Amino acid sequence: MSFDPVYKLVKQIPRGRVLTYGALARALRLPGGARTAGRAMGATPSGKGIPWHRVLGANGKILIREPYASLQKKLLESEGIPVVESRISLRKHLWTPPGKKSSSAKKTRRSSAPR
DNA sequence: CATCTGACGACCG
DNA sequence: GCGGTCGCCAGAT
Repeated sequence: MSFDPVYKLVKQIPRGRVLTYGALARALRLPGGARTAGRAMGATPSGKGIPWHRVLGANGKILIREPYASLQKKLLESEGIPVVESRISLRKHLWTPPGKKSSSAKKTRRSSAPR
């Protein structure tokens, strides 16, 4: 799969921290954006030690369906991340990936971006 | 070849 | 805060 950089980044997520599909897609410049990120996660090979459960939706919400949702929630709480109503405090646990190329990064931030 | 769907995100009312 | 719509890519039907 050509999602190696995705897995690599996910593996680098420190314990107690999470990342969103959008952030992941942007950090890696994935064509298609968040969708591709989600696709990559879906293709994530299990048993590779990839903390896929640390990847959530844009609002820190668990988008996947059962039974993975329950599993993810369980794993997150296991790492010290409190999950409330299938969501977590992005504000406190959102992790910023390293090497985030800021080429032509404008401050035209969207209003929905977590501050 | 046309359409729908999917581990998504952002905007609009 | 919530629901609906559009955009984006790839694979499935």
